[in-house]
Amino acid sequence: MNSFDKSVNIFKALGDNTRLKIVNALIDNEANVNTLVNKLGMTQSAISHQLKILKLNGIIKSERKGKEVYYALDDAHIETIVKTVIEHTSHNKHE
Amino acid sequence: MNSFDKSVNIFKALGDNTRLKIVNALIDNEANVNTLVNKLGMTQSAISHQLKILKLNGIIKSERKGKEVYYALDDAHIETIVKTVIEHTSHNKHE
DNA sequence: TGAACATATGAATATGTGTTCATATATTAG
DNA sequence: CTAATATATGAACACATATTCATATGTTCA
Repeated sequence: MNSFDKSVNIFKALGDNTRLKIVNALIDNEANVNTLVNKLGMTQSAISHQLKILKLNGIIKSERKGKEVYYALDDAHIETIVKTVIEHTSHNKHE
Repeated sequence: MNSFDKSVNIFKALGDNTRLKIVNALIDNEANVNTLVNKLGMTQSAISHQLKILKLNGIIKSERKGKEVYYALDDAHIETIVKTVIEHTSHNKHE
């Protein structure tokens, strides 16, 4: 997969309410699945499915610690990207 | 709409092959619809529909010049965002 | 005004996708 | 090994969405 197609997939992965919330939550700290379930108030299944998509696209990584699996951003670049966009939308004239 | 929701929409808007190609083409120069149609090799209708989505999300702006309508990036921030992601995917270990 | 050109748009369709439900897998404690 | 806990996953369904087709709107020029 070339760089352009990977970029489309990254944007696509971040372009979902649930997934961007997950990524946003992981900017501050790593977290296990149950923590994310409680923080987002969604079912465990829904969160797991979305975590998988984020991981497949190289946005997050996972590490098992005993019974729990902890997720974290895969790369500091992701934080830059997300923060750039959120900053962009913060002081914006548009709508 | 709050900053977070706007961010989701920006990612969603950029997370499509056709739309990211359009945005990519507009990084270098503004362009009218027909130029984009030829450059992307898609129907005029398809391009127009996607241009509308990009515009609604504040990613591009338009200006009519005679019979033609020229599109350009709405904001330099967009270029930064897209370039950051493309750069991220360029030198990446993932997959 | 009418023809030609450029762009926009609504409806329809096909495909993609997020969530739920049920269940499987993995790990630890007893 | 068994029960309990944590997470993953496949199937199904409902909903979103990208493209096509037909047609409308807008602009210029004769």
